This record gives sequence, C-alpha cells and structure tokens, in this order.
Amino acid sequence: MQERTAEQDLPYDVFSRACPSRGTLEHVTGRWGALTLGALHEGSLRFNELRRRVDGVSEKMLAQTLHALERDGLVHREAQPTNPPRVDYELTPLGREVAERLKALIQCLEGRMDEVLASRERYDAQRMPTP
Amino acid sequence: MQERTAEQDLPYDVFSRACPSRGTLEHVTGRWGALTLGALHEGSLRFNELRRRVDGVSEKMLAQTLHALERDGLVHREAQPTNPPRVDYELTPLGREVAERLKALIQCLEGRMDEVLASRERYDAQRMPTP
DNA sequence: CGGGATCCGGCTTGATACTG
DNA sequence: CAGTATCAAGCCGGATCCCG
Repeated sequence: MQERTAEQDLPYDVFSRACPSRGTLEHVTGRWGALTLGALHEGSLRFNELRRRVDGVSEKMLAQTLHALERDGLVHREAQPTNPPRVDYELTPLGREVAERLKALIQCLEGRMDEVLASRERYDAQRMPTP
Repeated sequence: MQERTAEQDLPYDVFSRACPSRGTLEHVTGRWGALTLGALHEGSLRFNELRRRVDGVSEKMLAQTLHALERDGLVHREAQPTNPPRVDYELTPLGREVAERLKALIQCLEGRMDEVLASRERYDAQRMPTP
C-alpha cells in the first residue's frame, strides 16, 4: 500500500493545479455559480427570474455562469420554441447533489454570521487603535 | 406566519447583494479560500507548508486569503516570536464546521468528475460539428 | 521563515446596444 | 423574453524587492 497524504485514493485531486476538478470547483463555488445553484435548488427558474433572484448579477455573467454549469452537467436547459421564447433552467440529479452540499455550507454560514461579524470587529479593533 | 420564499426565517440572506454573508461566502468559496480551508482541515500548517499544499497559490494571495479567513474567525494564527519566526495556522471551531461542509462538497465533486467530464464532451461535441 | 509594499499587465466584469 | 456582441475600466494576481 502506498503512502499518501490524502485520505482516499481518488483519481482527482482538487489541490493539484492541473486537475480538472479544480475548474469545476471554481464554477460551483464561484461568485455567481454558488448563488445560481442555490437559487435553482429551490426549483426550476426562467432566465429573468434567476436574474432577479440572484441580486446583483448582470445578464452577461448569468449567461456565462449558466453555460459553464450546463457544460459541467449540473444544470439542464429546457428551451421551448415559442414566441416569446421561454427557457427554464433546472438542476440535474448531479447538480442537485452538489447544490445540496452547497446549501449546507451556505446555511451554516448564514446561521453563524453573528460570530463572524463579532470576530471581524475584534480583529479590526486590535489593528486600528489610534490611526 | 409570514409568507416567505426562503424556507427559514434567518436574518442573513446570501442572495441579497447587501448582506455581509455574501462577502464571507466569497472568502470561503473563493479560489484560494476553499483550498486553504480544505488544507487546514487536515491539520495545522505553517505558511510555507500551506503554500506547497495549495498548488499554484502565490505568497501574496495566500497571505491575503489567510487574513480574510482570520478576520472572519475561521482561522487562528499562532505566531511564535522565535528566530527564525514560526507561524502556525489552524482552524477555529467555527472554521472546522465550515471546512467540514466544504470538504463534503469537494469530495462530492472529486467523486463525480467522470460524469462532469463526460458531460463536457457531449456539450462540446454538440456545438462543434464542423468548424 | 513569514511576511509587507509596490508596480503593472491582463483577464474579468459591468454597461450598453443589438438580435431573434 | 432570452440572450449575443462589443468595449472600457478596474481589480486580480504575479513578480519583485524589502524587512524583522
């Protein structure tokens, strides 16, 4: 048996610069990726619904984010050739698993923000006694 | 009981542009934040150990990342005034909880990369029939 | 060893305008 | 409605030099 630092013998290691899993992790946890997956975890949404839900995202970045997530197989795009066009985005089974974990992280953070904010105040106070 | 889109009545909502939780989420899930927390989840590490473990990070970005995580109360910095100096970084209890969730996400992704890669090939093939 | 300060190129991002 | 195209700006991130 080989000596290894990782606890499992997975073929993909996000800590390696060259591993493709790092790119996917960045799509998932990126600024807009995380929020997009979080929003879609609550249910299927159309483009502009998503845009409103993810406060602050631009059209371009939302489109770009959705493309990356669709390419990675986390989001499914359902376009209906009607007029006006209607496009729904929803999570794939894989996307749902990822979003589940992401949501656990987000809720953990949201629930502990008081501690975070308190820590920030302590940190800042200690560094800025008398400017 | 109020009608709400969110499933819980938390005071912090990461979907709002102005909520401080969004900033913390970005520190945690940011390019280097996620990998740094992941690395520290395996145990306490010194600056340059961390630098080697998180393949590709520069001194500046690692320092910057560690400051943000320390300020948010996720990482504890233990400096020993020896010569040469020795500084150890370790997760706080709060940081451990966050890292736990993060690790679940990372391992989920690493374990499903074959699906992701297959999806990418399908996506690319469908868009590039004959350049 | 463990950083801080500075410079600077380029990728990411945000407006805006346009299309189907 | 659901995007694409274009372009300028700005911040990210790397390289370098420095210090305790």
